[in-house]
Amino acid sequence: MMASGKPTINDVARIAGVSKKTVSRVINRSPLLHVDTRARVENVIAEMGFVPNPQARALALRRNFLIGMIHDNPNAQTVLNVQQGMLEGLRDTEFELIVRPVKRHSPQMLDDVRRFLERQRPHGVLLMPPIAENEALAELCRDVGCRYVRMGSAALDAPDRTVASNDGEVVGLAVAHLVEQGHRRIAMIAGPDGFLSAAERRKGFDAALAKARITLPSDFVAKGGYTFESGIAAADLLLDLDQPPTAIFAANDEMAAGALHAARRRGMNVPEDLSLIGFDDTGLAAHLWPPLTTVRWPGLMLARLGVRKLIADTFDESDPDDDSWLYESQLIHRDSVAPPRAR
Amino acid sequence: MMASGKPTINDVARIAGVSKKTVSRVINRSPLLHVDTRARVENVIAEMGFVPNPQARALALRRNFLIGMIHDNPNAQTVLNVQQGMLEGLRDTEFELIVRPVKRHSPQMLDDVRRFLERQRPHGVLLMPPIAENEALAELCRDVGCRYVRMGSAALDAPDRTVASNDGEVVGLAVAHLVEQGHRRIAMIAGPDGFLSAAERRKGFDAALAKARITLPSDFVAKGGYTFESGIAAADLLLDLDQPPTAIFAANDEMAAGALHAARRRGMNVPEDLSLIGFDDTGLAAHLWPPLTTVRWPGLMLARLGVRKLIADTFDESDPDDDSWLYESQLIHRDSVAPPRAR
DNA sequence: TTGTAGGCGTTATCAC
DNA sequence: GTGATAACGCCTACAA
Repeated sequence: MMASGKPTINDVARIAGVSKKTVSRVINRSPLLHVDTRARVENVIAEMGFVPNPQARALALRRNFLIGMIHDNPNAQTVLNVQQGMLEGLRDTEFELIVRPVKRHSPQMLDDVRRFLERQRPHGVLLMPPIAENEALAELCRDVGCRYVRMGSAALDAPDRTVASNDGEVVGLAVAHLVEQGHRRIAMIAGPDGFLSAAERRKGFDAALAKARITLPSDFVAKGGYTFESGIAAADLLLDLDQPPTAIFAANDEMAAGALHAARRRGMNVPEDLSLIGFDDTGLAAHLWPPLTTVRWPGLMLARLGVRKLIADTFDESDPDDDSWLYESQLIHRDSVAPPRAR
Repeated sequence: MMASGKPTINDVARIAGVSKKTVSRVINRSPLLHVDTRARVENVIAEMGFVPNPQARALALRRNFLIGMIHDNPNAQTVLNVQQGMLEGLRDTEFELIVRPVKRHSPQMLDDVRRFLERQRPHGVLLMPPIAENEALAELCRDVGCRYVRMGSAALDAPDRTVASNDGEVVGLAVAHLVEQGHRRIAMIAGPDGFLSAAERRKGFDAALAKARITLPSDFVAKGGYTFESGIAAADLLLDLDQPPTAIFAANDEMAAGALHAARRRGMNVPEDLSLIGFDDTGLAAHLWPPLTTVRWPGLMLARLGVRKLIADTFDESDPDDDSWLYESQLIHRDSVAPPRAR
């Protein structure tokens, strides 16, 4: 009767003179349908402005039209960047974004996520780094039958469940840039243990030094925790060395900002007294003084690709990008790198 | 039979030896229920690990267990801050957070939101500034029968639909701080027209100067667009004056960062040559050099309070904070303010 | 205080 | 190809 409220599938069926099921078939693009019937029903749908009720579909299908974002990333800019990419990928679809932060170290983390997945039954979830590296979490998703895609700094899973960047290679480019500028004493502020991104960036760093035939004492790599404060501490360590570095590569921008802070605090100028390269390019980098040369992590593009994979089965034609999973990070040149001061 | 899958309300009813409706009453905390019955049913629920299916409830109640965040705020840090506050307010409830960015200037913005609200039927939405100031949007929410709370820099609506900060007053404190340090030539980089936050901060600035009996030429207020770049431009304008200011208050941190950038570019040191105060304290401020003295906007607290208001009716006891709607911004002292250089 | 019948709007089953 | 009929799991009448 639709006297009040939106038209339902029943209204459409009645007016089009067909059964509910036929309307349902039109909505769901069933292939076995007479073209005329389809056209007629589609007309009625358009005329009435009928929109299927997501709640009813969710109940019947036992699956919601929601895409979840599961993350434990401490960097706000990174998180929002990914979120924006997801929203772009979801634009003009029937899907909505639902955000679910988790506590990486909580013993109930897996239980929390399981409850979330079983209750909300999202259509799929995107796992952000670093929690994406958690095998148990991926297994849980498979277990409850929830689609997932993992984001990482290298492939973590099957291609249709992976989107990744090539961190190692690009760090190589960054180091090569420093070498070209004449730096030999190049230090690194590494990320924390147990993070794939940290390991990949470290590997790229080591490989690049080896390629440039540079051998440095082991204390030229200081470990940080991906935080501003840990960047200060690590940089202090490095700059206190008898033979301090002339350039520092930090495994993320927060730590690079910390290094900048540490340098200024002891009266050093960047890039005159110390060159600096960060990683992420999450907004902070461009707003520091001097603007930070850094590697741009393609989180937005990765996220967009990731959600497209998650909802690929709802499209008629498969996306040409379906089997690709890699986006290149790239070196962004700003003003924190210069040749080392002649001594 | 629940052989597979989770137990349903039917299973609980059968095992507890009551009707579905009685179980439903227990779930929904109906007051007219025998204590014994309730206890018995609650035991069975606990034993079976029964959790009501949100999709079914959504269909029956015509309302989802989702809290929406509607925003068009350009500042990533601010957005994430609010998001975190919302998640804290939602923690351990049955509600989930759903994110909905909108395009402020798009002519279809209202249609987009209407479609979103009518389709997803969220339990309620939090409107972030600046879109929260849009009267048509609030009216739309009322129209489709969706709860909402507006965040602002001053009260925008009825108390149960408002959470706000006292920007004006705190800006007064910030200016007073500069005056105490001996500054007389105090400029402002104001926010863009049409933003309540910009207007409030500007009012606070003017009032504070008046109170200190300081009269300044009108070009001591430069208008910015809340962006880093606009901060640079505005600061350049101010610093090019014949009698440039010795201190600048910027209506947000992004513009303050831009001002810092502009100052450094012309070889000025902060705070020695120029004192600087920002507004927001969204992470950027503490990581700049020098760490920025700024006003902390209590977005996280406001958001937390906001969602509690949205879901207040699902609790037994009303929150004691129910009728409060104000959180105080506060001045955070860091290192970007010093007495003016003697001339 | 509790139970029965029916509905929320969609999809699945299985005939025709 | 198409259409009755029964789920999906919960809630709101209304009755008892």
